[in-house]
Amino acid sequence: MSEQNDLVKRRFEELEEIKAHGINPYPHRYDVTSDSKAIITSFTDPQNEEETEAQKQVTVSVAGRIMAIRKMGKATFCHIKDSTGKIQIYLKRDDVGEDAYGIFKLLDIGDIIGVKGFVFRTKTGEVSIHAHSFELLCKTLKPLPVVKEEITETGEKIIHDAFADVELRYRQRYIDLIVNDHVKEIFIKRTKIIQSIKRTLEDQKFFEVETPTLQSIYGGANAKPFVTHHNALDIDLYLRISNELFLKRLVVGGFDRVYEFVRDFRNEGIDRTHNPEFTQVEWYQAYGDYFDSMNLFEEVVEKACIAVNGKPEATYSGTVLNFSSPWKRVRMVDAIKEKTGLDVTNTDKAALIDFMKANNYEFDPKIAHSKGLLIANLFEVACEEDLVQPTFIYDFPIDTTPLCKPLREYSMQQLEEMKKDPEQVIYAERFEPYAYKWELGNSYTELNDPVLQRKLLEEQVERGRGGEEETHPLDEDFLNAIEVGMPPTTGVGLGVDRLVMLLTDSQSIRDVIFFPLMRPQ
RNA sequence: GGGACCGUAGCUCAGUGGUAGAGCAUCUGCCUUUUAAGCAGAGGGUCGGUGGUUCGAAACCACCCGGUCUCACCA
Repeated sequence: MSEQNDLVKRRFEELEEIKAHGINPYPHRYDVTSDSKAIITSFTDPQNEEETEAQKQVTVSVAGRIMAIRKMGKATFCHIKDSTGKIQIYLKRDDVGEDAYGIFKLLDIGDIIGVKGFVFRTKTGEVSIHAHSFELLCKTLKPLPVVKEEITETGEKIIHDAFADVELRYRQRYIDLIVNDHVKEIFIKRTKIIQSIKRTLEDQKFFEVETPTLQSIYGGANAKPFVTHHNALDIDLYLRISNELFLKRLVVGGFDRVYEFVRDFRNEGIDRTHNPEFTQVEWYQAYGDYFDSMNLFEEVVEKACIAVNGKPEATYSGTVLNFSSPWKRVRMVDAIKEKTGLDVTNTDKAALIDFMKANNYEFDPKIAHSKGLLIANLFEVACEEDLVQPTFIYDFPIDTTPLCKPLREYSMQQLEEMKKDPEQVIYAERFEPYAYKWELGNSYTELNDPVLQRKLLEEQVERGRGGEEETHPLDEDFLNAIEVGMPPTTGVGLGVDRLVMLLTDSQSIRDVIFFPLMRPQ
């Protein structure tokens, strides 16, 4: 049960005292007629006695949480906070009555009250409410961290004793939100970003859908899943690592433009940019290719940035990122050539490995069988760190994904010959958008050739049996859908949490997720 | 999983071997336009946990718990 320190004990005593006065400390409702922001922005100073008197006749009713109390004998100032901001309340014994004033003395920082009164400006210049009456709406039992704000003569706001313990902030986010204004701002921006993305997609006639979180076969990405169990069916199920294969089924079913915001779950490490559950938006557009997706991706992000920052620029860790379209577009092999000087298109695999070893570009020996994977690896270790301004990297080796179409420039015969030669790298119409060195998403001209699709997925399963981790089991029903026929299609996945981080200058993914995963205490 | 660092009052933090401190918050008194309100006084701690070293541990050592950063992992 709750620990009984002196502060809590005292509040229980106050609670009993309030009840003893016949007051319900937890009433059912309260009529709110205004809010702190509206009151402060709409206030105009009276020009004469008449106007002053007239203002006193107008009663407002507000409600909020007490954030500061300054008792001065028979009068008290306090600040209450509502969802729009803070406003000062001026409360005199002679106005509210001796009994009520006595009750007010039993209130604490954190308690929620309703106040009725008129608006005025104090001697020191703050627009405030002169209370006729107040009503206790919730007596609180736990003390709130005391955070004090000082406004300097230059108008700067200094926060004293900020509630800063990161662990406590994440574990008790409700307290974080109450006392740290900037935290609430970030989450308001998060929602605005999501709304903006939806608006951009809806304007382009994309249709919002919902697909399963619980899946009997996981796929669409390369990641370790969370496993759970369904009792009635007595089967193991997986929490989705991606919704890609289901959205494609819907395109097969005739939904030409679909999108879904989903929580994906990946059973992997936790760090500054990874949480086990995270949010992605994926959209699929029939009859388009990956260039269409680049265009739309730029538009989606630029508009989201404007929605929260008022301009297509965001400052992250002191670096100004310009999301104005068009973004830079660079082929992966060109990015490698520019950075390392190596033209991988006329380098054989052995020479590539030598080059990487000679230049200390690390790679996992398990990928050494594939020239394509080596190239993708070289790109990651050599080039990613330079991708600060928004950039599309495109044309990935096909070995990096089984779900993407090869480049259109290959003839069918050429492709057949290339497949036989391990020195030949087939490139696929895949791109990844980068900003501040992070992958912001992933996109393909989707593979809709059922024969090649089956072959690539079967190869992946084979590699899985060969010990390569994190490949997924063969999804026969998905292959069936592709055999039923999917129109030419392009699809995009966008990492919402990382985008929110970039647009709100947040240093950890935990700062943009209300309740990040923490080890239970 | 490796490495570095952190855990002291409700909150923010000082305290490096001699028995626990400050500011805010809380409580009492004064104060009817204050705003980090002020003035005077008071209470509040198993110093993350367990073991060890020592005459003596918040401090030193070991292990454990929780966290932060970082590396590894991560399409």
